[in-house]
Amino acid sequence: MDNRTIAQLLGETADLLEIDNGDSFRIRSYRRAAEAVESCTVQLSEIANDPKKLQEIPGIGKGMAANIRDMEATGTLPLREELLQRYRPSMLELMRLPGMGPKTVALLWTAIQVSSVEELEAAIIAERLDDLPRFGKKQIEKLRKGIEDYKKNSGRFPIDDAEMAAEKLMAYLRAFPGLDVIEPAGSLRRGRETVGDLDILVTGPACAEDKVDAAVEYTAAYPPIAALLAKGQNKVSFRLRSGLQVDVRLLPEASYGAALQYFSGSKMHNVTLRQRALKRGYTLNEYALARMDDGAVVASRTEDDIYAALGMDWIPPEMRENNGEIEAAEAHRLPKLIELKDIRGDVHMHTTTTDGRNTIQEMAEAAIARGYEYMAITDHTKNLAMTFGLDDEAALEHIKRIRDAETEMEGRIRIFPGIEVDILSDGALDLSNEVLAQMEVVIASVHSLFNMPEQEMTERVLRAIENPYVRILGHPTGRLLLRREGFQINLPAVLRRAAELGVAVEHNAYPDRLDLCDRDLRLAKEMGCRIVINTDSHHTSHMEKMRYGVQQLRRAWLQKKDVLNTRPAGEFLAALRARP
DNA sequence: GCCGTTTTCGGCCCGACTGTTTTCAGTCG
Repeated sequence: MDNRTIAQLLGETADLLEIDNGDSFRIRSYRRAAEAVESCTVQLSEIANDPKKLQEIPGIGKGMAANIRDMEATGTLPLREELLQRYRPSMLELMRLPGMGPKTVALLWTAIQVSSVEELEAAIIAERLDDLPRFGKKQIEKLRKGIEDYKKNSGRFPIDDAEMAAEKLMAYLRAFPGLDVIEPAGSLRRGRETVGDLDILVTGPACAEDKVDAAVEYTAAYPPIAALLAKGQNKVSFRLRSGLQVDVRLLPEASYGAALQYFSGSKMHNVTLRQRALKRGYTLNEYALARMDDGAVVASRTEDDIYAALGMDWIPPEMRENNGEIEAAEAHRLPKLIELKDIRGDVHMHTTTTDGRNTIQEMAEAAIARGYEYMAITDHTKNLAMTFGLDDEAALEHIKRIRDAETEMEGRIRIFPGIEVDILSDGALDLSNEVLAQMEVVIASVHSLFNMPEQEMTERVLRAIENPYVRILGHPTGRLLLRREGFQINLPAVLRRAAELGVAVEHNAYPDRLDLCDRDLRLAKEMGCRIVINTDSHHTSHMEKMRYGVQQLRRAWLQKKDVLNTRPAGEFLAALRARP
């Protein structure tokens, strides 16, 4: 059983306990355990029978260790099964509706035996809700709309979509006089690869208590709003036509730092931080860090002030997941995370020779504009026929074009000849070793492998990286291909072998999909893999997206030294060639 | 159910918004 499934079962048990009106602290424990498991890089299935190891994970105690063992052994959890005798699995889905929490789900079940979204919809139409306590006209209408929305869209949005929506909204807000600081908080600021909803923080003179109403009205009048969800003194919530939910908070200037800290999250980071505050005799909220006894404000202007008052270094938003960053910040031992400016080259690019949209020269100019010292042109091979991929002969001609282009650049940038070679369905590569030997950067990619059982897929990839000319494993999770059914790979096994062979794994910051999530990257680092970050650019504008990929590296606590293409050109090539 | 310079018991984060319950419970982040 994989960690994700274990986390899901624990989370569902927490939901069921809530419906059952269980002990709130016990519920919290289950949630905390679910989150701990979700972000854990160790495969729990491997240590399920080692309670001592399990209990080393924060949030996992004696009881949870036993639960995890049971889940591995039986595929489920005794407590969950017991609760499902009394309740229905469909209630978990019902809880996903906006405004629908455990109390309401329990009420619907005991009063009128409604346990699913479908049944609720039918009950609304049949007007069976009207006599229930707390169900007025507005509440019922809200549920009806909630069901409609739920059917249309559920799930999270890729970070670049969310950011585009955020930028449009922020431009609108900037036009209102007196809104000086407008910034995204929440998971967008933390750089999660997907964003559930958008948190926009606004402050300035127009947010003063006696003036804020006008700014609130202006925000609520944002034209793309599809549905206004809430409008209060300092918060406007709405849903955009795309389905993305947005919360705009208008807050007093004096508490800007406290608000930014508070709304950046993550939730678990904040909970732990507030516990730390309490121990020191402080209370922390979105307005200030204040003394418990007399309420005197200790810090509120900047995030720096707040962390410092709690005896910590400022923590980069990407790290705020309650994964040990608080302890590290207290010990003044936070790692210095990699930054965008550390990246010296992008070594995965396509050109008009295959399916790119720009020439080698245009890509080179764009790379120079980004401050890169080197790049590699890595067009496709013939197996990808629709991309006009290269065969042996064409690949050799392309090398010459790349060399010529480098000469044309007159030393302004190094351009390495490379190739993104396809792994064929039997695990062989579709270019001869004689030609591969002439390439500086050989990326073996999984384009053609899909609709294959996990075991087989994994074997093909393992065979491909045994080829001594392969330097980089491209698209290691095949996420670009997830739209196709059935791309499943045993990532730990592949990463382990890549580390042994000295084959680097590539993290692509591709415009609409990031190849490796933070957890994958942590796993790669722990296994000793060498990591390269690229953009797989088919167009000069794609290179702009590198920062999303860097954010994932930061979320995985990676430093400059952990990523190969932070090194100067010569060192980078030497490192790529080196085999352990 | 977890956790411990409050360590094996007794705690466990905080406030805003909504709807409808004239004083607050439920939900959300």
